[in-house]
Amino acid sequence: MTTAQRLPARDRLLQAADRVLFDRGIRATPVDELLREAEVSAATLYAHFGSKDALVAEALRNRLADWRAVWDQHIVAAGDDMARLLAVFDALAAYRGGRHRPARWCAFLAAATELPDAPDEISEVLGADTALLAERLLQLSRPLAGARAQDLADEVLVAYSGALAALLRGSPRDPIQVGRRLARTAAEAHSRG
Amino acid sequence: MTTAQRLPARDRLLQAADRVLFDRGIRATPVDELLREAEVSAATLYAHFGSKDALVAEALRNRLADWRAVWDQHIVAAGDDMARLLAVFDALAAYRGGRHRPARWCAFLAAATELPDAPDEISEVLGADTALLAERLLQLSRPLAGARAQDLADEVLVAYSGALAALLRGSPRDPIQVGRRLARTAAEAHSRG
DNA sequence: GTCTATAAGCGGATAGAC
DNA sequence: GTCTATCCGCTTATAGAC
Repeated sequence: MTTAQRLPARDRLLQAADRVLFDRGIRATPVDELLREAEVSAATLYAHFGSKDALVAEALRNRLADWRAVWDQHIVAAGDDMARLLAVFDALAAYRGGRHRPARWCAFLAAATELPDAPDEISEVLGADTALLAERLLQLSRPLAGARAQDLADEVLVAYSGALAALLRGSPRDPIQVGRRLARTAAEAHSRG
Repeated sequence: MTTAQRLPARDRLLQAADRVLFDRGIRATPVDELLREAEVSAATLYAHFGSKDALVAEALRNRLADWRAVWDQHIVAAGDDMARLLAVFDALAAYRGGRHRPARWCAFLAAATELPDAPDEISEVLGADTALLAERLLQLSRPLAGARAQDLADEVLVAYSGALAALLRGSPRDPIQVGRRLARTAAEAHSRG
C-alpha cells in the first residue's frame, strides 16, 4: 500500500459532484458547496469545466458509464433468460449499495426535472440512459416473449422507472424488490403466451 | 350564459400557478412570470400568500383535491373489483386530458425533487398524495388478493409511479397504458393465488 | 504550470416599502 | 401597482503560493 495520494483537483471535483449533487439536489447545491467539499478553488473549477452545468454533465456521464458496467456484470452473472431480464433490478440494488453515495432516487431523472432548460449536453445523458434501458430490455425480452418482446420491454422499463420514483416517494418500503416482482410476473405472463 | 367575470386576484394566481408551475418547472418559473400570467402585482401575491413557497403549497393542495375527486369518479363508475383497482390509471389519463394543463409528469414528485429543503407545508402534500394512494390501493386490492393485498397494493403503487416517471423519460410511448397492463397482470397473478 | 485565496461583477429572484 | 432593497448564486479577475 503506497501512501495516500491526494487526487488532482479535477477528480476531487467530480467525486464531490457525484457525492453531493444527486443526493441533496442539483439546483439546491450551490457551487460554493462543491468547492468546499472538493477543497478546490473556484478558479480551478472554471478552468477545468467552464460552468456548473458542464461539471454536472460530466458527472452524469461518469455515472452512466458506471451504471452500465454494473448492469453488464449482473447480466453476465445471471443463469438463464429470466434472470438476465431481471438483472436490471439486482444491478440497481447493487449500484445503490456500492461505492457511490446513493442518489435520492435517480440522477438522470432528477436532472431532467430539476433542469428543464438544461443545455443539450445534459439532456443527452438522460436520453442515453433511456436508450440504453430501452434497447437492452428489448434484447433481453426476446427470448422470453418472442413477438411480444416490445410489450414486455416497455413493461419492465415502467417497472424499473417506478422503483426509482417510489424511492423518491418513500413508499413502498423496498420498491426495487416490488419492481422486480412486477417485472417477473409480466415476463411469466408473456412466456405463457 | 352570464358575462365573463374576472376572477379575483387570488384565484387568478392559483390558476396561473397550476398552469405554469408544474409544466415548466417550479424552480425554473420565476415569480414575475406568475405575476404576468395572472395579471397581478407582486404586492398582491405577497399579501395573499406571503411567499412563493406558500403559493406552491396551496396550488399543490388544490391539485391533490382535484385528483382525488377525479379518481373517486372513476372508482364509482367502475363495474367490478378489477376495474376499481385499475381505475387509478384511467383516472390519471383522464386527469391529464382534463381541464388542467397536464404536468410534465407529476406535480407532487416534481415538487419533492425540485424542493428538497421545502417547508413542511409542501412536503406534507407529497406525503398526503402517497398516503392516499397507499391506503386506497390497499382497500381496492383486498377483494382481489385477500391476504396478499399489501403485496398487490405495493405493486400497483410502483406501476403507477412508473407510469409517471416514464412520462418524464419520454419512453415508452404510452406509459399509462403500460402501467395499467402491469397492474392488471399483477392482480391476475394474485387472484389465481 | 497547477492550484489557492480573495474579491468583486452581475443577473435574477424574493420580498417589502412606498 | 410601481419601485426598490436585499440577497443569493454563478462566474470572472487579480495576485500569489507550492
